[in-house]
Amino acid sequence: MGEKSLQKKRFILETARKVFMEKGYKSVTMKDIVEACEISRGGLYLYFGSTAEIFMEVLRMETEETDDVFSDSITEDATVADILMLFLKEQKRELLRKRNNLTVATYEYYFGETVPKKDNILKHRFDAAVKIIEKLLEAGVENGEFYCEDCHGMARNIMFVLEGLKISAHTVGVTEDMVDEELIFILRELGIEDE
Amino acid sequence: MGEKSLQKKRFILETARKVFMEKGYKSVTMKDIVEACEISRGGLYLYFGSTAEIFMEVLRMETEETDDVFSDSITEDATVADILMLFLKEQKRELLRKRNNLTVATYEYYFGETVPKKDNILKHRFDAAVKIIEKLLEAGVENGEFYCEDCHGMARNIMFVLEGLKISAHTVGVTEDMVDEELIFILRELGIEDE
Amino acid sequence: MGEKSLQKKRFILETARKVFMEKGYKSVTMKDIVEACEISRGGLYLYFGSTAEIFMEVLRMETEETDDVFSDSITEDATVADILMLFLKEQKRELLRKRNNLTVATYEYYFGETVPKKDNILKHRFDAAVKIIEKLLEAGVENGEFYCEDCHGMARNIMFVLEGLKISAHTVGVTEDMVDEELIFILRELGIEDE
Amino acid sequence: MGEKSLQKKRFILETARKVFMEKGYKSVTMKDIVEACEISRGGLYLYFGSTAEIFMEVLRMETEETDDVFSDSITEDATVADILMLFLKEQKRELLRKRNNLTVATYEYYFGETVPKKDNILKHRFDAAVKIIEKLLEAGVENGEFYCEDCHGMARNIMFVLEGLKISAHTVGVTEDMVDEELIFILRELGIEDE
DNA sequence: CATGAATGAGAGTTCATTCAT
DNA sequence: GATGAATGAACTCTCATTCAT
Repeated sequence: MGEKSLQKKRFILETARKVFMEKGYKSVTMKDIVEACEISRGGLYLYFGSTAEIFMEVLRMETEETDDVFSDSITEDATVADILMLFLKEQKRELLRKRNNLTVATYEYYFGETVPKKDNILKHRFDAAVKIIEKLLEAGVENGEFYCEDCHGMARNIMFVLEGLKISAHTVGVTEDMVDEELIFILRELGIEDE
Repeated sequence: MGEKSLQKKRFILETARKVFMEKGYKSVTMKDIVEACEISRGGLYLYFGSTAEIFMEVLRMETEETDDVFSDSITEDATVADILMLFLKEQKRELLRKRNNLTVATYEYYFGETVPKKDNILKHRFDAAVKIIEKLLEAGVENGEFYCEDCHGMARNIMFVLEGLKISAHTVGVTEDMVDEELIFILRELGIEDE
Repeated sequence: MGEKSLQKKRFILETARKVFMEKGYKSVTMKDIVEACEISRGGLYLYFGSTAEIFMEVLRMETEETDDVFSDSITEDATVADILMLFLKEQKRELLRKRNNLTVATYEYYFGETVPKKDNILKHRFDAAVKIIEKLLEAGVENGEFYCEDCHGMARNIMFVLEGLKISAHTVGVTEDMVDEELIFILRELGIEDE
Repeated sequence: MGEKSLQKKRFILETARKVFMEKGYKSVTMKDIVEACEISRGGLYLYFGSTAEIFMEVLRMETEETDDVFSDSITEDATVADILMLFLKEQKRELLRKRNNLTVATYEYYFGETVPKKDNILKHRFDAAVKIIEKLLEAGVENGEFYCEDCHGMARNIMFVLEGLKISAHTVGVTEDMVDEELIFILRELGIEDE
């Protein structure tokens, strides 16, 4: 595949991403993507064979970018608590953004496909996040910023709460206040009183 | 609609329930339900106009039954910690049951429909569960079984963790060990050491 | 068929008539009539086997009633011109009444069915009307109220114009002014200047 | 849509036209047209979304062609009476042609749809015809071929009579004799004795 | 007589996928 | 590579008609 083809592939993925954000995963048809991309029906099939294939690639793209953002915030010069707060605020922002959000599509995708554990990007993301938070907590405990008996347990707990908030945001609905209360609860357990 | 019709309606709902457990919500067609029920195409439309309508009713049925189970366990003669453990074990059992489980269908349904808050059965369930756990925690604190500063916050935290585990079970996958670790973490925060 | 059945039959016909006025002939289903009558599906089939059958009967009823109205106006004590004017005014009223009008249904019915000439109620009505007008014109000519060389031709001409206006009312639309102009044209040919 | 598509579109319209002539408008389904065209179900939807859309286009085609015929006969070298006779004979031919005739379909279409006056092709046709006849009559009066006091009224009268004959042809039925009698009556009013 | 549940045929419509150009 | 016309399968939904009660 030439340079030009690669460019087109990327264009399709970026356009499809918007479609998935708009309509979730299951409702999106090849036709939707063809129309959004303004290419021919046959043209799309030259690059991708199904919406599943497209979505998988979109998710891969997404993950690469997100990872970058993650490391960015960590390499910054700040106290451990600051970094944790930054991370939680970013999560909150994501949570409350109803549109422009691949959450629903991602869930719908994983509901349907039985993805082998190895290739499960979501799993990788989750585990990576737990690890980072754990490191953060340990660092915080070390320099006396936090109190935390079982940092690994706490890190996982935080991630599951965030996961719970994320899904709730798209089912029962969550307000900013609800998210704040939850985050404050977590921080208090770490011995941090929110500003 | 006579007695006989009511029976048939219930039969359809029960059959549809199995279909939703098998295939989720979005992929289920009226045809699927017709075939599962072994009735005629038009016959189904006599009772329900769409899969959305059917699913809503299935969920209502489900909720009524669940509520009963809930109250049953509470009226039993047991220590507060016992009841809490019972509840968490039930949740764990549900979590790990991949099949025979309406979770995925329910999520898929709520992703698509914008249900008014008042009619949001999921919301009712969640809020009810939080309230019950809160009461339980307060009772436990009162008689010295638990330690817990902010019972309301803790109750909500527990529910979000469970919600997070539930969705994770259908995306990244959770093992029994993972659930156990999480529950133990929670109990330890309440000052209970698991057996 | 007992007295009670006859009453029910008449009730169905009267209700069906309203339905036909509302929706024309072709779009009306047995279901529509069943629902309008608020009787059972099977019940309707005890009396009528199809919408065609029902419509035919409705038309028969209609014709009997109309005939009565016709003779009424003629037995009245009035000048010939008065009677003609009365007839034309009645026709105009009918023409402009968009709702409460079986015209469309009747046309639709006759378009589809190939009714044997003998049973063609519409044909009977038309011929009867021509004859009456002809008689009227002859009477008018006799006593010097009109001028008219070929009364039979004129009578037919009037009826075709009315027929043309009637169909136009439901296709291109006619205003009251248009009808008036047309009627005045006819009357002028008869040597009558409208008031 | 390329040249080839245009050709296919025309092919569909011409085929559909035959179907409409055969079965009227209301009874024609997309399936009927698909089968007549011997194309696939989805193929038809590529070009038209409903029978209404197809019929409208058929009517447009029809109108363009008819207009041409009209002007042709007028630009010919003939006396005014000749042209009028030609027009009436053409109308008569149309009237008596039971098959190969869009009349019924057109009426059925206009019964159902509420076409805005501006777009009402039938209205345009009618008004155009009235105007042409009027001009013809005026020309005939000018050179002494006819007698006619109110040319506009007479033109409209002629058109309504033709309209009346047309609808009657499909309801009560008209024979050639009946049409002839009617036309002779009209001509006699213009002071023309038919051959 | 009357009911209304049940059936199944049939119309509408949308898409994934192919293929000649 | 790219196009977009074409196909056919699959789904939704509505009714005429029957039949056990």
